[in-house]
Amino acid sequence: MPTNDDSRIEENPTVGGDLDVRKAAILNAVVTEYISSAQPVGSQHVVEAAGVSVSSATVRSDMAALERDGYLAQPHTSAGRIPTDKGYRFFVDHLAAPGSLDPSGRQQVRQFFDHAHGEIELMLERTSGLLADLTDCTAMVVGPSHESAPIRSVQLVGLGQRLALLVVVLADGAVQKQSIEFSEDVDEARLSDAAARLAAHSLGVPLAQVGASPARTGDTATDAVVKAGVKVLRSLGVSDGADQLFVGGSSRMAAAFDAVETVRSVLTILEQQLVVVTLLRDILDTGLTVAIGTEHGMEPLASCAIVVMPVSVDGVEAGTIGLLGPTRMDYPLALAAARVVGDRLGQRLSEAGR
Amino acid sequence: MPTNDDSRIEENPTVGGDLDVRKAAILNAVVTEYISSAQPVGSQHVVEAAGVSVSSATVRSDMAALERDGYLAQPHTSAGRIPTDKGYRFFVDHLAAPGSLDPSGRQQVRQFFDHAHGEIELMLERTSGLLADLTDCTAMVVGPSHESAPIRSVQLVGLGQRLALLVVVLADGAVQKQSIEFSEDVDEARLSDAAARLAAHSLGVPLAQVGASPARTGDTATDAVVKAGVKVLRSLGVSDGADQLFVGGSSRMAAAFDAVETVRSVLTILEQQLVVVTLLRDILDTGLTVAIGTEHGMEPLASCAIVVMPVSVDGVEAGTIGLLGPTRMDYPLALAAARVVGDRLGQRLSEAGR
DNA sequence: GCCAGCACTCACTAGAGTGGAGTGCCAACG
DNA sequence: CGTTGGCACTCCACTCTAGTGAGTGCTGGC
Repeated sequence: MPTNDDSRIEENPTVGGDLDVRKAAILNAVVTEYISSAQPVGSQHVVEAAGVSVSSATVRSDMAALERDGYLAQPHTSAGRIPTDKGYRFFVDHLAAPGSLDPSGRQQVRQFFDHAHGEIELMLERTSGLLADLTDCTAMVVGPSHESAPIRSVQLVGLGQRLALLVVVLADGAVQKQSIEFSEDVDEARLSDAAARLAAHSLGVPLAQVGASPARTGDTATDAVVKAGVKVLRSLGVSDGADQLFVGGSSRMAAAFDAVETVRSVLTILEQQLVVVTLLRDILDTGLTVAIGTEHGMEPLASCAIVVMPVSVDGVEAGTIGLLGPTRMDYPLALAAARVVGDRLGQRLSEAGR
Repeated sequence: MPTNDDSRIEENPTVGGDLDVRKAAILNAVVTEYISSAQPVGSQHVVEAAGVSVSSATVRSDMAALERDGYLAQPHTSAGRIPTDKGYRFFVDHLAAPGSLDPSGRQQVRQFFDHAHGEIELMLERTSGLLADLTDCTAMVVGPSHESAPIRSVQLVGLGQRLALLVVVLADGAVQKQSIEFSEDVDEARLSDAAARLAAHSLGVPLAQVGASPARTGDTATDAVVKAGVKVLRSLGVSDGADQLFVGGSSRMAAAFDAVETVRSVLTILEQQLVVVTLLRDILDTGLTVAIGTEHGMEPLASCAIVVMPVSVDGVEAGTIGLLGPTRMDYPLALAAARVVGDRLGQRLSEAGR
């Protein structure tokens, strides 16, 4: 009796090592159907929709098994099934066809990046709008961290007799600024002298690594200015971390849920920049691309799923794209959009930083 | 028979020239009650709540009159009355006691502005959060326009061989930047030479008034850089207008309405910066402080009211504060909060610009 | 292992009945 | 004449009662 791989696969073929092909197909049908209809899916619908050529009774017994194993759930007896988080998880891991943008979407992306130029923050902001349009989800774009970008220019611009603006340009094109108030008047000459010394002290070094003690000049007043400048530079290096978040299409959350309370709590989360940035980072750190339901430990987002995509510039991870939608979001579309936009954004940023 | 003013007032005293005192008191009671309960108000409640010492039957007949005159409306026969937009309008114009922040709110404002420092955008962003916290409304803060602020500094920082960043500092502390790509390599010396010429050409002049044709240098390559710089400067002057909008507490809109569709449409509006900024400007231009319901012609906001407050810096109007809530928002509180925060913000900005 | 058939469950809807908050009207009163 | 107590009426909100239908689980036969 020949025991080659083929025969063994035919004997008991599985998908993802867990479900036999029919169960997988049924799960697929339920998830797909539920994503598009938002209604519990009954066995009859599965028979009609999927490529399953068995009777509804058989589907029912399989669905019962899928429920036992935690892939499906019933809102109440005698209702259809809806996927559980585990069901969605299996779907994105093993079933979802690698989606792609429709031509009009691709067109939109192309146009967008052809016309993108100028200020980076503005571009990121608009990117979040683009993503929201493409996917009908709320989009989050985290700007590149400037942690490692060396300082290219330091300037002190006098705004008043005791007030100056410290302007720092980093190699990646980011500009940081902070006003400094001095305890006594400082004239232009002293400002530019101090700026030059600040530059000598910090040029070519990332903000976070600016040394605490600059060389003395001998002139007490100038030293004071330089000292204040260094202090501000170092403070910029610390606060810098997680600031740049752009959220687009938050109104889509209102369209996704019909419980106004859910909408409120999700919006509340979205207002907290730090929370969102940390959340996206955490998800990426656990090695996920999609976090479904409670997989991230954030209760108010229990009925949401998040798709994350790192944006890499010249091979280095430099930003993050996130898509937030209900757990019954269109995963293939969201993944495709995030990938395409992420890639193009990375290219764009790399051109700008060259 | 003596006919002095007193007697005439006693004969037919009115409020705002339109309603006799009792009707005004009843309207006041209905509005106040409805604002706090969100339920239609019946005649019995009015008798209990207001300082009206007449029977409910009398109140009823007055309410019927108020309805005839368009101040009140009935969701259906045999329900209590709710204020119409006209009713709210009369309330804010003639009835609302000039509200004030509670001590804890005042404390919050004081603390906030004592600790505010540094980057102006960050401060405005946080101000919107503060306002939202104080009023439970969605807050909009429009940053000062930089139209008239003269240029204090122009700098070109090289980021790559053909890429530079133009950084402009204005007298009010605003920083504008834009990357410029050259068609051929430009070395550092040429960049700083061009920057110096750009500065000579534009320093002390607002962005919008930068001349089109800088003086030639003789060096073609430098001229090209200067020309590109001037072009960018002038483009910054144009696009500059309406960019700086900060929206805080948009989740409060979800708490204010129970129809998810309303929430969605309001959020959609809030996502359009230009629309919001124009809206606030329009309201101010028509001389209003409060726009109720359809008074601004913006349909999706028909069930909202907007409180606007100009922020003036040294007597010049420099920004705008807006509060968005349901028409049954707490007007006295919103007005008080907007006024207090607007004043403090103005002071703060004026210190920074001195 | 698959499937037709059957009994059962349960959300959803419609209709009837009820309680209560609120109104409008009216006749009487100071 | 304005005010008031009384009264009939309205209509929402709630409950209760079927009735309906989509969907299930089970069973016995192929």
